[in-house]
Amino acid sequence: MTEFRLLATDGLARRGILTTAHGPIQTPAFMPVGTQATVKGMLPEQVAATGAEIILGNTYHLMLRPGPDIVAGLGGLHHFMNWPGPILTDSGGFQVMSLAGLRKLEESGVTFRSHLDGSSHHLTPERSIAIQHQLDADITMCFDECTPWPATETQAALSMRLSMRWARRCREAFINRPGYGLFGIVQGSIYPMLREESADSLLREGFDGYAVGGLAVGEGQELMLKTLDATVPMLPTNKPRYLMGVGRPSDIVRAVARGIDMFDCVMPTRSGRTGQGFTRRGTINLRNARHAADPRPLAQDCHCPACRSHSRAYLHHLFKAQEMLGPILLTWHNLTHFQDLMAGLRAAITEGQLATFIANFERDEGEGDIETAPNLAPDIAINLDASHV
RNA sequence: GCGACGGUAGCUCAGCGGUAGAGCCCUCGGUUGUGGUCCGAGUGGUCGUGGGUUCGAGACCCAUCCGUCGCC
Repeated sequence: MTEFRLLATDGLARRGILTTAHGPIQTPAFMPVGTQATVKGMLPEQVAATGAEIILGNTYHLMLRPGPDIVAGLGGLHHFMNWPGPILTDSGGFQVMSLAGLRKLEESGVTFRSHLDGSSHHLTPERSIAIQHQLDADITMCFDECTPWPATETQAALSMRLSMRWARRCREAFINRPGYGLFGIVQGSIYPMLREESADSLLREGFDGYAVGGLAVGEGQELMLKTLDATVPMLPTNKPRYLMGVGRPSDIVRAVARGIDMFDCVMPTRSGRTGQGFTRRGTINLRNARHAADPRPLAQDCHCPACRSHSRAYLHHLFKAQEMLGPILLTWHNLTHFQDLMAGLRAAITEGQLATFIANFERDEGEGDIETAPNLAPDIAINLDASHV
């Protein structure tokens, strides 16, 4: 059992605390993705310094390498990777979709052909839960099928009902311990009737939290938000709600306004590795030639090391030269940016100012990046140059 | 000096009689429970130079320049 306490609400948005065996999580929360027992390019203490309180691991990837026995033998995922805080593990359900070409789906479970060595691995609801126990996940996710997009209503219903049968098996296989929770996952694609049926089905079993899965898979933000509008009200108010795999800052802000408490997404980390930086005014591609001589920091008001100590020109150079410090610095910045956004959302909900916060957020994003250094006085420009030589 | 091989996009090269191509680079776009990926679009060439043969030459012939290697 994990414990969830609501501290404040503002409209449908909620401010809460989720307490786990390895510590509390302030919600709404963004969880950086650390698939292979690492948030790529970041030391655990650096991840924590960005404000993250919980990270993700992945059952499928850790099952293949290094294997659950090795992780368990080294004291679980927390000890293995030296992340003392809470960890949520994805069950492998996303890989049922993303690795569709490498697996066979049956009622009992899914047989994967390893992308590493071609070996065969049968993942069932029971085995996924057992592995997540071995990993010592604070939050275990039900093994499901992330329904691909697009899906007809018939396909979505078959997929969702399979996930619901699996959810029951996960519930039975999960060993209840204080501070450890099991989350169910609502499926049903974009069809409100199926989402309702799925939520009902999960509520009968009873979970420590409820995830909304199968979104942000190509349907677009408008359909995703419509689906949330139809789904979130069917979930209990006294348990956390987790929108899986989402998203961009604007997705997160709008989902928080609809009552979502938890998010995870590869966006800040993957984008950080490929040169896309997030700012209040939208994204900036640091590989673009226009940054080659720009002395300004990526974001003027950001407190991360990339913005405090380095110019856009330097970050641009690192990416063009394929130096590893580029992805490290930009991942650091992006994670900081996402965590700052979450802190802002939490404060706004507490103060009952979410509408104002969102209005400001959308105004800033609408302005876009400023193309050239804005009317710097010569002496200020020189100072900026000097600080980056 | 002689001989062989080579000179086609910024780079590495394919094309050897019929509308000049690929990969990389470069300029951009995409990436939503992560295979450090991957996908997509675009810029870019008087085919070393000068003649010739041919309806048509990057390709065949002659000359010439440059490069690499080998031999005197």
